[in-house]
Parts: sequence; structure tokens; C-alpha cells
Amino acid sequence: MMHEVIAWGCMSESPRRRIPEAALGRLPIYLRILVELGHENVAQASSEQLAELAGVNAAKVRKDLSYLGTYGTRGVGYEVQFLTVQIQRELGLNQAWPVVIVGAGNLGQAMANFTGIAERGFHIVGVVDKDESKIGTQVGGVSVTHVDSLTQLVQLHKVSIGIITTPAAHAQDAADSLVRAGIGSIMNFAPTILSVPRDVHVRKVDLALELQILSYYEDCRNGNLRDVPTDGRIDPVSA
Amino acid sequence: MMHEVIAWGCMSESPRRRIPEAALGRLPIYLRILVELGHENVAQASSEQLAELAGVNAAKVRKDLSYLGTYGTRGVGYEVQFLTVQIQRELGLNQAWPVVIVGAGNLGQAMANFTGIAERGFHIVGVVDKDESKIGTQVGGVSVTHVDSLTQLVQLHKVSIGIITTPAAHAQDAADSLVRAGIGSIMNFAPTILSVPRDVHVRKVDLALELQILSYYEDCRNGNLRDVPTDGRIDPVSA
DNA sequence: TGATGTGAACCCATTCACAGCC
DNA sequence: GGCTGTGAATGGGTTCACATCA
Repeated sequence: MMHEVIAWGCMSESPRRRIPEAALGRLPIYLRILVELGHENVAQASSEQLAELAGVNAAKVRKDLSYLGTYGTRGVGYEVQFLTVQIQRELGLNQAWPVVIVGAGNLGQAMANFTGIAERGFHIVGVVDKDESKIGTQVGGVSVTHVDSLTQLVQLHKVSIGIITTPAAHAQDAADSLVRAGIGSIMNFAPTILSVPRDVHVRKVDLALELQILSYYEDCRNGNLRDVPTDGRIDPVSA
Repeated sequence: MMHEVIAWGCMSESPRRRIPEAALGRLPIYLRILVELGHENVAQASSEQLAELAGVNAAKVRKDLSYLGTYGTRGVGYEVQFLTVQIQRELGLNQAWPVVIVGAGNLGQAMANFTGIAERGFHIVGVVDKDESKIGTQVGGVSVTHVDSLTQLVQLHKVSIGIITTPAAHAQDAADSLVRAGIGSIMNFAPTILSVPRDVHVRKVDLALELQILSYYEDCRNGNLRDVPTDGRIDPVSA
């Protein structure tokens, strides 16, 4: 048995990714929990405990962690410190990632000041904007510079991740600037589908999206059953 | 045939949900696109066009929209205005949802000022904090009040959705306050698993999570193959 | 003709259940 | 005995392909 398992590494556009997307999305959650447990000087944790804290079930925790390697101890559990490092390594967090923010508005400031970002290995090396009135102001420990300085900033600090916090109308411009500067991945807060070269990763965070889903559930809870569609279709109560 | 299809409405904890979670999560995306198309006076759109704009494939668009009802026209496509209203209705967005924000920090301010929220039918009726120095300041058109006024605020405006933008350490307190005030759904920005009664919906937005996933992909792209696990397991290059 | 709507097939993710090891 | 690691079973979501209808 060995099928076509080529290597342990991941490849950016590999047809066969090692860690399933769904599991990958949960690794940061486990990581956060492990770091917290570490702060509380907890040395060991079982999949049951981790599952409880993560709000998932134990089998999923074990399956997810098994993609990383055999890091648990049967009959005991996982060593918190060790597993923390393994997940960090897997996520590429064993290095400080320099990040630039495009858009010095409220959200840009919030991201720049967000301690959770710095705590988890990301370092804001620049905030740029094209609004002259914002340039020179201090945001999250750096001063805002003009968007034209982006390329210079990116090359100087070897930045490969950019965050777009501009209004939707300027998001594509921001993305173009980032791509021109040579960025490889973009976290986009603007409610816009960005058009970028195929080799640039974009992850979109839609701040209103979750609210809209909540409103669906709230509407349901309040007993406001959805209206019947307005065309000819009728609720088939009986055959 | 009629199984137990009771009605077209959804129920908060119904064992048989009408719209699959995955499709529900895409409705806000289609909605945003449709609204934009509407602004550009586009009258009709095919599943192909919508798919292109949403970054998914056409079959998925059709399947997703089919959960709402039969709103397309074969051989033609979907009527933008009509479909917009249908999705809004389905998401419960045919009403203005009052919302409160707990935490008047950077992120709270960003959310309160975020025009995308107001544009999509949400109305910030209050921002509360427990830091005396913030109370009275203006944020997004309302003045910050003390967290003790939460219950009053919620009852006065019949609020059922709350947003937590406090530091992680205070998030559980914030959630408790919201629950005590009678809120039904919570959007949580703090990187914390909240403990709430079973009938309260919580959706978590982890701002650092997406960054951590990006760093994984960046690490891969840069050719930094994942290290081999440090235990005895070796890459099985050949049988 | 051309695009929707939808069973059926497929594929990925979750869960189960237990062998294997501490 | 207890907990991990993992094949196998299950279930949900995606995609295919085509019947259907304007």
C-alpha cells in the first residue's frame, strides 16, 4: 500500500492536497485552544476535552489531528505544548508573517490594532491609503503611507499577505495594487469578488453575511414562517 | 407521498430544515450580486452569469436557487429584481433588524460605521461598553451607553441580534448580558467559544483564522514543504 | 433553441466503532 | 482500563446530464 502519496509537503495548486480543506479550517481553532490551555499550564488534553472546547465532537478532533501525524498518546491524550508547535508548523506559523493593510478606515484601524493578529504571528508592517488626509496618521504602531509606496513596502519587508479594508468601490484597485506589488495572498473584507491572477489566493470575509444568516434563523424562531412562493406553486400538504 | 413535509416555513430547531446550510450560506452572496446587477439596470441574469460573478459553477447556482422555489424562466434566466426580493424574503431581510453592539473598541466602531451593514437592512440601535471613558462618545450615529442599559435597550427596540466586539476576556460576560437581555442570536468576533443556552444562535467570525489559513497556502507556495513529522514516521517514497 | 430544474452519480466530510497501544 | 488512530459506514453537498418547458 502506498497509492500515489508522493510526499508529505503540500503544494499550492496540487491536485491532491494533504490536509482536507475542512480540517484545515479547524486547525486554527484547535491551535487557539491549545495556546490557552498552555497558558493555564495544562500539560495534557484528550480529544474529548479539546472537542468540548472547540464545540465539535471527539472523533472529528482525532481525525483532524491525525492528518498532521501521530502526535497523540493512546490511553493518555495529546501533549499540549508539543501539539501546539506541530499545528503552528503545519500552518506555517513558525515564522512571523509581515502583512500590509490597504485602507486606513475604521476596519483597517481595527485590524491593525487587533492584538489577536500580532499574538498569532502576524506583523503589520504597513498601512496604506490613497486619502491624503489619512497619510501620516498613526495606526496600530505604524504611520499610514500613500498607496504608491506599496510596492516599495512589500519588497522591503518581503510581504506576501495583504489585507483589503477599503470601501467596496476601491477594492479592485487595492487588489490590483497588491498584485502589482507582488503579493501572493489577499484577505478581502470588501463585499466584492476580486479579479486576480490565478496564482493569487483570495479569502473573503463578509462582515454582513453572517448577520444575514442570523436574520434567517431569527425570522424562523419568531414563528414567521416563510411565505409561500408567489408563483403557482402551492404547499403540497397531501398527495 | 407527503412524508412529514409540514409546511414551506423553516423552524428554528426543526429536524428537517428546508434550505441546506451550505446553500443558505451562499444566498447572501447571490443577493449582493443581484443588488449590484440591479443598480446597473440589468434585468435578466442566467445561472451562468451569476455563477461567474459568485465564483462558483452554474449547476450550484441553479440548485441553490431551486430551494427557494421555481423563480427562473427556462430558456431565459432569472429576473434580477424579482429574484432579489425572493432571496431577501427568504433571509428575513424584508424588514429592518435592530442590532446592538457590545464593545465600543476599534472593531465595534468599524461595525457601527460599516455602511454595508445598514445597506443590507440592519440598524444599529445601540453600542454599549463597560469602560466609563467610552460612554457618551458617538459611534456610528449613536452614543455609547453603559452595558447595564442593555436590557432596556433591547426591550425598547425589540432587538434580537447582538454583536460582540469586546476583547476575548470579556466576551463571555458580554454574551451573558445579551442573553439576560433576551437576545436570540449573537455574532461573535471574539476568539472564544461562548457558552449560551441552547436556543441562542451564535455565529463566530474569527478575524485571524483566515490569515492563518492564508499563511498555510503561502508557506506551500514558497516551496517550504512541510517538515517531516518528528516522530518515527517517514515519507513512504516507494513500496 | 436555450436555459432552468432536478434525479442520479459522485465525492468529500462526518461519524461510528473498534483494533491497537499506552 | 482508557484513549488514540483509522478503516468502514453514513450522510450531505456538488456535479452531471438530461428531461422539460418558455
